[in-house]
Amino acid sequence: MKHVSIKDIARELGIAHSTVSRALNDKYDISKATREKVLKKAEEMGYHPNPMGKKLQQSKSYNIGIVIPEFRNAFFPDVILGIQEVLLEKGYQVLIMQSNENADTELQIVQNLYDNMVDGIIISFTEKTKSVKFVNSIAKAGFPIIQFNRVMDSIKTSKVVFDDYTWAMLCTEHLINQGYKRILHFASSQKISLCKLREKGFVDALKKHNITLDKEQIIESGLSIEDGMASMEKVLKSGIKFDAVFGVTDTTTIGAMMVLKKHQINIPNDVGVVGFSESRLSSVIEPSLTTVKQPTFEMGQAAAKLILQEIETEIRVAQTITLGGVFKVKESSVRL
Amino acid sequence: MKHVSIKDIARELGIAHSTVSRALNDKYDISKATREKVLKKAEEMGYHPNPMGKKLQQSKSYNIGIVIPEFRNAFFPDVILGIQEVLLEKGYQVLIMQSNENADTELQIVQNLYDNMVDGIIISFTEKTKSVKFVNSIAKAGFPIIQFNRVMDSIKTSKVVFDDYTWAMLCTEHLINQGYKRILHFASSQKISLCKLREKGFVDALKKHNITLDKEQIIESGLSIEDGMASMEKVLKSGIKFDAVFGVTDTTTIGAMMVLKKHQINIPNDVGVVGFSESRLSSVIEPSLTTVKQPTFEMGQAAAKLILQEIETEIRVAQTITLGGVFKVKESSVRL
DNA sequence: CTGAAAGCGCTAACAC
DNA sequence: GTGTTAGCGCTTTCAG
Repeated sequence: MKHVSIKDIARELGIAHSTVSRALNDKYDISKATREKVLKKAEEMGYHPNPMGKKLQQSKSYNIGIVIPEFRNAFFPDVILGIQEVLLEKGYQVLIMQSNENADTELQIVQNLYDNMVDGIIISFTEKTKSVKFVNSIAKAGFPIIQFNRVMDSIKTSKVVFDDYTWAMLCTEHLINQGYKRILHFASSQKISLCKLREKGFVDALKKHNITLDKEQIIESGLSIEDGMASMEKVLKSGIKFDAVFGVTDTTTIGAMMVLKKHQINIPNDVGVVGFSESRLSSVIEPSLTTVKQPTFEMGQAAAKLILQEIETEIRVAQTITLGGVFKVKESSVRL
Repeated sequence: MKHVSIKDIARELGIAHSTVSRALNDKYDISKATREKVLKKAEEMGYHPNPMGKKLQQSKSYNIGIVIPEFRNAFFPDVILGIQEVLLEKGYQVLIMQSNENADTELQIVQNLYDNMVDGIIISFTEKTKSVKFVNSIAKAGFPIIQFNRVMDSIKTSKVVFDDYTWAMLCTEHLINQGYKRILHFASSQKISLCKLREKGFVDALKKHNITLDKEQIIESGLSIEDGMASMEKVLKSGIKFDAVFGVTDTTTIGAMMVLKKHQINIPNDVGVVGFSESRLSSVIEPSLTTVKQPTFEMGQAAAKLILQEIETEIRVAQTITLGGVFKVKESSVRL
């Protein structure tokens, strides 16, 4: 039941194990004849390389850590699919860790991955992440880190992001064009550039159309359904006037919708709603939610390619790849 | 920028590296004095053990493979959370692979994990998995495999499952008690025992209440929203009479609901609906869906504990752990 | 073109 | 209680 090793093949063939190694790796310094012989024998004996040997020797783990805040929404799983598609192909394995939107857990995970000698880390930060000292220090030391989606401007690494500003503007303008007059924005942490950019897109869209904006129109909410619900309850209680909502993300927005529906406020006639970052919920909820579909899979692929590049070269250029999406007009934002 | 090794500490301290190893691992054959000295020095030098060394030495990867069909629904991610909670604690890392409901991919993944020398595999099978020869052979050879959720009776390993039969019966009886007369069951592959058991629960509940069952009441569907939609369209076209639906899983059921709604059929007044395996969609859809909440996290914990037990001992007993859930009555099954 | 030997970082068996 | 030595499986000089 023992795994057959390179030495077993060598013994069997009466040659040196280094020769076997060369043959298996198809190095130049090998005759066609012996190579064939070795390959055949390896096949015959059911040889499978023991990755641990190679890893130790090269002090490279062929493991990439992925750190995400959650994976209950389809967004991150979809990105991971893209990451894996690229990385598995190249012989890397992927360690998926989730911080559960907890900054301490996140730090712990990153340290743990680093200590376990992953070859690089692909990360999307928590809503609440504050200190990025550790990540910053290893990144500065040249350790391959790629940020995606929820990125930190204060960390200088390559990033893959969505063009949040432009598309948030588009969302807002869509509501304006549909005749909605007073639009609220359900925002989230300004630490995350994605949130900041979507808010800026919202603000600038209003500005562009010469619509005045009161402070109270921007609601500090969060990223979960529950956050959206709580915020909308507060808004209704406070008596703020509005006839449309643009939410920072689908979940927040759906939470808000659920509360509106509970209060018998008609969507889209009384209040128009637009979300961001298409989730499956957006087509199940009624009315279906106008939103922006992000290229999740492509985002993953891009991040994976970036990290491969960093691992395989010494180059650290901190480039940012910005992706666009698809605007999906559904029922929630078009008056009947 | 080199990582400090056990030898570096030894050199620094003028002792043997094996002594350092002993100290670090807190073995008995070590004096308190040297141990402290080593620990202090290690701390000081910023020593972090290189896992690769240990792994090679013990020819153990401390990696566990998890194979799941998909992770776009929250179900599997939740299970994984439970698995990780147990395994990370014990120093194992987890390789999450998804087969995308594709049997070939699944086989490839399992082989790849096996070749990469994971210490064990926790698996939930595809809807379409047919040949399980490979899994069967390694399991028989003593390689640690735990099946969960979608398990195969033909493979003799330990399993963690939900008590599908009992709870499916409960779901069906709930509909009967609500006065629904002709209940359809949207079923899926009989290869997966979970589907078979839910169907059996449905059948036996009717039997128990002396309700006749026509073949046409059991609809061969699938596990996705799209499957549910397609099947319901077919049902409506065929003119089969019914006033209730019990779906094998929430997604299938929600697909069916969406089609019913499209055809202006009122839920729950015209047709009562019950799903299975609570998803977040079930509370977002309108009317909210009566369903069974499964203990996903606990399922993961249980599977992880089982595999640890197999890895750390030579015992292979093929036990089955069966978990219960919570019945969630919502709007879809209670006439107004 | 091939073999011998060293070494990656660690643990463990065996001396002393 | 500590040091010496060997070896896990592999790649990579360095000779020849």
